[in-house]
Amino acid sequence: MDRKPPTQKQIAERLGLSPATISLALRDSPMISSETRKLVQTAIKKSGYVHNFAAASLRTGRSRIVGVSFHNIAHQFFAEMLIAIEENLGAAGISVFINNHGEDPSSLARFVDSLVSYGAEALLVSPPPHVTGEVLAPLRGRGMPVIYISRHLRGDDDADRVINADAMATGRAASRLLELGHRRIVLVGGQPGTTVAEDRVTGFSEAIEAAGIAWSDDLWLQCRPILAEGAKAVLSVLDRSDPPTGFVCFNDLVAFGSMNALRTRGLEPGVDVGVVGIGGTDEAMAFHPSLTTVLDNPAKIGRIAADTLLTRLAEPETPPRHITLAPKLVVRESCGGPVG
Amino acid sequence: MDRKPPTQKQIAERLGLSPATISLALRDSPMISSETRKLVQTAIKKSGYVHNFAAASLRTGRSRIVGVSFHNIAHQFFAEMLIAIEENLGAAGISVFINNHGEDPSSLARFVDSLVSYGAEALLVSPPPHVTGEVLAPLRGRGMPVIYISRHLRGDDDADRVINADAMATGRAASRLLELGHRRIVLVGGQPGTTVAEDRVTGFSEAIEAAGIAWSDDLWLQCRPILAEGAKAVLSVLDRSDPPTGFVCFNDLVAFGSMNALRTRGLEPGVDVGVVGIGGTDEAMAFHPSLTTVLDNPAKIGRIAADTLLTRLAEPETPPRHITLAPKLVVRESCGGPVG
DNA sequence: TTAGTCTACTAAATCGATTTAAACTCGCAA
DNA sequence: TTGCGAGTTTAAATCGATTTAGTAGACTAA
Repeated sequence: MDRKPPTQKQIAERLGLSPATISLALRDSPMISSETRKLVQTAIKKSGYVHNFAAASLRTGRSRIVGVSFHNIAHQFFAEMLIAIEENLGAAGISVFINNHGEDPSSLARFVDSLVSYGAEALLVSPPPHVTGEVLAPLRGRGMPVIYISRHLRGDDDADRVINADAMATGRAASRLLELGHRRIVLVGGQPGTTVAEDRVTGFSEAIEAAGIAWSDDLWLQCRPILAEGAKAVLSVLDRSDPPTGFVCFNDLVAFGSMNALRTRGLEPGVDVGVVGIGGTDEAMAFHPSLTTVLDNPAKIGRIAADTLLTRLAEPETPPRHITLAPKLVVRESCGGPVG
Repeated sequence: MDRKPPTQKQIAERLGLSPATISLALRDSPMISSETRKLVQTAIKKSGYVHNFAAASLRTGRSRIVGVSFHNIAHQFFAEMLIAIEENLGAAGISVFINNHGEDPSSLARFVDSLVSYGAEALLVSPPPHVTGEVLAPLRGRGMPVIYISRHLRGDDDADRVINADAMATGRAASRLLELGHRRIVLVGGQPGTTVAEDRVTGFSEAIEAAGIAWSDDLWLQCRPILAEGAKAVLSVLDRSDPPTGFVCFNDLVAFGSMNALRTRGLEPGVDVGVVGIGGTDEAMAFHPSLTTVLDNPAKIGRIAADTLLTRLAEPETPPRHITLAPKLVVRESCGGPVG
C-alpha cells in the first residue's frame, strides 16, 4: 500500500519549476526548451507519476473514452468485432466502455447517459430493433459522434457507418440454392426492426424473384437467431403441404439447429435438402455435414470501425463515411452440389 | 447541437440557493430539508443537468469505473461472464472498461495503467499465463481491489476469487470414461501457466491414478484450446502404438475438433471411442454425436463476481472471498454408454 | 433577557491538469 | 544606454462537484 502518486505540482516543486512547465513539457509543447523537456520527462519517469484523467478531462472536456454497445457479445460475430475495436483503440490510447444491451433500448439509454456523464468522445453501436434517433439524442446534442457498426438506423445518413452488404449475403446464399435446382426456399431466423434483418429479407426476396419465384411473407421464418429457435422454425415449416428444400439461415447457429431439425425428419442436409448459414465460425467447418456459409468479416469490420472513429475524432468535419463490406460465400457440403 | 448542460452552480443561481445545497440535495444528504430537496430535484430534472463524473471523481477519488480483462471474449465462456458482469454492475451504476489481453501480459499492463489513470475502483481479471503479481502492482499500490475470475494467481490469497472447481471438472470427466471401461485416456488441450490448466491436469491425473493407471506427461496433449488445434493433437496421438480410446477435452471446441479427427480415422465417438468436453455451449447439444460435457457456469460466475466486487467496494475490509463452483457433468452421446 | 441547542443552509477551499496572458532573460541593434 | 524581439517560463484563472467549518435563525430552557 504505497503512497498516492505525485502530482505535476509536486514534480514542479522538486525541480524548482512551475506546474505549467511540467504540463507543457509532458505534452511536448514547443514553448518549452528541449533541455527542460528532457529534464521533466526523466523526472516524471522515476517519480511514479500517473496522469490524472479526471483532472485533465475536467479542464479540457476530452476524456479519451468511447462506448461500444452491442446486443449480444456472446455471438461470435460481435465478440470478434469488439476484440478488434478494443485492440485498435487501445493502441491509440483510448479506453472502451462496454454495454451489452440485449435488444433492450432502455439498457442502451442508460449506457448513453453514463457516456454523457463521463464525457465520452463517441459511441460505436448496433442499435436494438425499432429504436429511433431519440435514444441517441443526448449524445448528438453534445456533438458526440455516433458510429453505426453492423446495424444502422435507416435515414440517419449523417453518421459514419461500417456494415456488411446484408442484402448481398442472403442474395448470394439464395442464388446458390436456386442454381442447385431448389425452387422452394426459405429464410430462417431474424426479426424485423433492424436494418440487418430487413436488408437480408430484401436480398433474399430479390434473388428468388429474379429466378421467377413469387415472394410471400411466409418464406421468412422469423425467430431469434439462436440454435434452438432455428430448429423449431424449421420443424414447423416441414409440416406445410409442400415443404421447402432450401434453407438460408440467419447465422451459423440457426443453420446448425436447422440441420438437426431436418435430420429428425430423415432429411439429410447436402443430399435431400440444402442449407446455407451466415458467419464462418470454426464450428461451421467442423460440423457434419460441413456448413456452406457466407463470411461476415467481424474482425475487419471492427478494425475499420475503430479507424473510422479515430479519423472522426481527429477531423470532426470529415463527411460521413458509409462503408459496406461485400460478403463472400464459402461452399462446403451442407448445400449439396460441388464443394469449394 | 444544443447548449452545454447546466452545472450545479447554474442551477443554484436559478433557485437562489448555493451550489453546496444542490450537491447535498442531489445526494440525499440529511442536512437538507425535504422541501428544498424536492425543489432541487425537480429543477434538476427539467434542466437537462447531467452529473459530471470527471469533476466528482477529481474531488472524491471515486470514479465508479471498474476494469474487466480476459484473454479472449470470443470464447463463449468469457463472453457470457462478461455479459453477466456488465449487467449486474451497470444496474449498480458502475461502468465497465474492457480489455481483451489475448494472453499478452503487456496488454494487461497497459490496461492496468489506464485504470490507474482513470482512478478505476477495481479490476476483474483472468490473468495471462506466467504472469506474476508484478503486473498488478500499480493497482495494489493504490489499494484498488483485484478480483480473480475463472483463473487466479497461485499464492495470492488476499484477493477475492470466483472460479470453477477445475480439478473436479476433469476428474469427473475422466472418471466417467474410466467407468465405461476406457483404460487409455488423455487430456486434450490447454497450456501450462494458468491455474485453470494446472488444476485440470491435477484433477485428471488424480482420477486416473485412483483407477490404478500411472500418470505420465504424454497423457496431456498440450495445445491452444481451439478447434483446429484439438484436431491436430488428437491426430498425432492416434499414431502411437497403443492409442487412447478416451478423450477429455479442454473445452467444447477442442472436443468438436477431436471428434472430427477421430472420424477421419474411422473411429466413431460414442461407439469406438469416448469424448467429453467442458463448456456446455448450444452447439454441444446439436453436434452429432451430441457432446457429453462439463457445464462451466459462466453466467453464474459473472454474477457472483459482480456481487463480490460490489461487496468489496462497499466494505473494503471484508476478508477475501474464495468462491469455487462445482461443475456438473451432462452425459450425452459422445462418451458412449447410457445417456442422461 | 441570555445562553444554549437545533435545523437548514452557505462560503470557501479543494481535487489536479490545462491554458492564457504576462513577465522575465538574453542578445543585439540603434 | 536604451529598446526591441525572440525565446522561455510562470502566475493565476479555470473546469464542476464535494466537503468542512461555520453562520443565521428559530426555538427552548433558565
